[in-house]
Amino acid sequence: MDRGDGHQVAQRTVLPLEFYARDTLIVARELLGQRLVRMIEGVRLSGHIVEVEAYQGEDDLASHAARGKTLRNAVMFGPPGHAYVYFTYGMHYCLNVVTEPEGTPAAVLIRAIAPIEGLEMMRQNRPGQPDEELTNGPAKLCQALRIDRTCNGVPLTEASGLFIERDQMPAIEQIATSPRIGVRGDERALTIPWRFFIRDHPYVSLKEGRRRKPTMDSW
DNA sequence: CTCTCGATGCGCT
DNA sequence: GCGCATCGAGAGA
Repeated sequence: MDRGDGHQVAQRTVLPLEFYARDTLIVARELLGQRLVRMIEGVRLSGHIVEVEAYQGEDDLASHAARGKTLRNAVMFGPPGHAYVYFTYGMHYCLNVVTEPEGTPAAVLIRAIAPIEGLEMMRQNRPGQPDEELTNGPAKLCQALRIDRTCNGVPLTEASGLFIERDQMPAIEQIATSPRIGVRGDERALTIPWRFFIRDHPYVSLKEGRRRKPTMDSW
């Protein structure tokens, strides 16, 4: 078994749904280094999670749940450990994992992974892209792993073909934070450091030291 | 390398 | 209509 990284011998564990039923910021941090797995036609596509963002709370104006429950964001209000996949900009999908107890709308956006297994199929899913561009963004990784609207609402279990395995947690000093990318809202939404990523990792969506558009100084 | 801008579907005001 | 938790092509430096 495990022809992936070749190193791990011990059996891997799928994160149980209870893992997600906790404070969103804790879950977000602890997801770094874990292995996102997608089964396609019997093939394992996977990668280490290297960048996430937390969307939590009633007063988080950057959250899709900020203005109450709708058909689109209903999954965020549902049970933890399920996938919230939304469609945006007319062509892109993004993957979230729902956190907190049912009824509390919160989720963690998976923004980037570093490929481990299934590189060949990922390249087919994103033709013309160099390996470094396969999964270094929320919509890119969805394309590479063939995550679309059919995944919305599914539980993160082996049975669904979309789940997360316990893998390696990065050292604390390897974890960096910043404001979230591309969000709108009030001052708080724009500045609160709810983006977590692995420092200096080549698959993080924005290079460190580089700044974003008209945003403000923060990290 | 950096920045700007258009693509393109759909949920919401 | 408007605007979006984005991406990539193209232009310029």
